Amino acid sequence: MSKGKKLVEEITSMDEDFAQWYTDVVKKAELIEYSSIRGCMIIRPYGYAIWENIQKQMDADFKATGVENVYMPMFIPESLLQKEKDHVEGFAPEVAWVTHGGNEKLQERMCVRPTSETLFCDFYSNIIHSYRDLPKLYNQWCSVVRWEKSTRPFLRSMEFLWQEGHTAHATAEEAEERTIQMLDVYADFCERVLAIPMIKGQKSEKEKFAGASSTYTIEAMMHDGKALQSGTSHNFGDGFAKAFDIQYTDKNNKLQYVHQTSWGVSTRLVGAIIMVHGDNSGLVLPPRIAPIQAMIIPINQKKEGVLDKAYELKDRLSSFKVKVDDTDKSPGWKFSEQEMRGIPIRIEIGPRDIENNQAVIVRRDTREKLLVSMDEIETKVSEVLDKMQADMLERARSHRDSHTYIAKDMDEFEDIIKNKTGFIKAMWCKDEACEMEIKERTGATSRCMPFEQEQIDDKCVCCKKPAQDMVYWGKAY
RNA sequence: CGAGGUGUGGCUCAGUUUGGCUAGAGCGCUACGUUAGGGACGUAGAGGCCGCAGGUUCGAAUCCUGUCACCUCGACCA
Repeated sequence: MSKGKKLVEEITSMDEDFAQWYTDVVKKAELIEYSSIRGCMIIRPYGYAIWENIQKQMDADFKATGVENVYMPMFIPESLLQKEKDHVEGFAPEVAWVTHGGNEKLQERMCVRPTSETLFCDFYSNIIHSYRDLPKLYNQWCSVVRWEKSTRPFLRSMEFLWQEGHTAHATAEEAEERTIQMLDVYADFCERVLAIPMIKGQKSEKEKFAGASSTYTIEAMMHDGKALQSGTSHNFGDGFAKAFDIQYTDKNNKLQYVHQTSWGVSTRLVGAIIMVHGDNSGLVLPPRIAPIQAMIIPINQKKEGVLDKAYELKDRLSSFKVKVDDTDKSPGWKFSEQEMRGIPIRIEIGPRDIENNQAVIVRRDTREKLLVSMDEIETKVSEVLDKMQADMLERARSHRDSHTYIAKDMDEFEDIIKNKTGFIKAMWCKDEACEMEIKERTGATSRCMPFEQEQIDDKCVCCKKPAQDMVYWGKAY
């Protein structure tokens, strides 16, 4: 009986302390280890495998839209960073500077890239001459550095892994189309693969990216009701092109500026997976992203033939990512371990099963047990994984929807913030003063103006002047 | 970066208020044996310059100063 208790002691309950629960899961599932470098984490094999799966599948999505991968330098000379005014102002406070090469002081200091717009622009200004050179659809997978004040594994670290796509187009229309297209790629990926429903929308002027003419975002709700900006796509218009002089000759032999976009997602997505799907026993991974989809756990494995059966089963399931836990831990230990690491299903196989030509399949998310005949185990595993993937998305969606509220005035708004957790839908006049006031009074920020607008009211929730957009508000990570 | 909190074997902590024997416990780890359908048990063992650097003192895990890391809440961001 003390066994169940022990499990509870391992991970802090998420209802008791969500932040501590998150830290426990991240450590106990062996996703990361803290490093001796301030604000930087060591991504362990299991955590990195999740990122690799994201990379592999998302990279294919990018390439399907014509994107090619490149690699840019990790240093940016100060003069280059300075070229676009808003951009420097946004990033200067959080860049790391390299001032020396060996013992020699550098003529010009260089920062470690916090993002690579300036490098891509410099590059594009050299290689784009004609309308025939357009569009350029480049992406890079790399790490960037931002001198963050406070850090959390996957959610905010000083160095993080991401991808940044940078495109250049002949027209404003094309650039806008690409900006939205990539946002769709992200949202679709997150729903299909990560089982996380996203709200697509536009950021307010205040929240948009430094140097962008417009920023679009995908926002997800975590289990504690807080919002996580999970990916962004920016339309730069021709602002960077003018700052970096990226011009081409069009069909009429006229010089034109290009229109650019950039878009990125990061290892923060791993944090989203943890905080959307995890439970008090640990991580729960959607089957399509799990490095191990099924763990076969032999029962009484010392008994003649049991391990052989387990290995045999593994071979039969070779079309899935399957492992056998043949360590000499007790079965109970292995169950807990499999749950902690969020492995979607486990398959128990013991003497009793072997005798009856069956195995026990247990789903991680619902803990539902299924007695399955060996004759149909491949199809059953496949079915359970598909069902689990679909159910996880639906569960996340209904959690989000049931934690989304409507406010028509500030009393309602403040009441919701005080008594509930989640998103608030409210109308906005688009005046930054109201945005600031709401933040001041409630701590909630504008998450986005969703593409799917609803006419909740015709007056701004804050100032009562005519409303322009419905906005999702919430407390954010 | 502002306010608060915590740093003692791998983990969770006791000991710090009131300085004083060889720094403890549980879990984990290693070996052997017995076990096995929800974190098994026995026996034997290994493992700690008490976050780090200074200082006070005959004597510091304990007092003082500084510093670093982590956690919570703000400000900032993917």
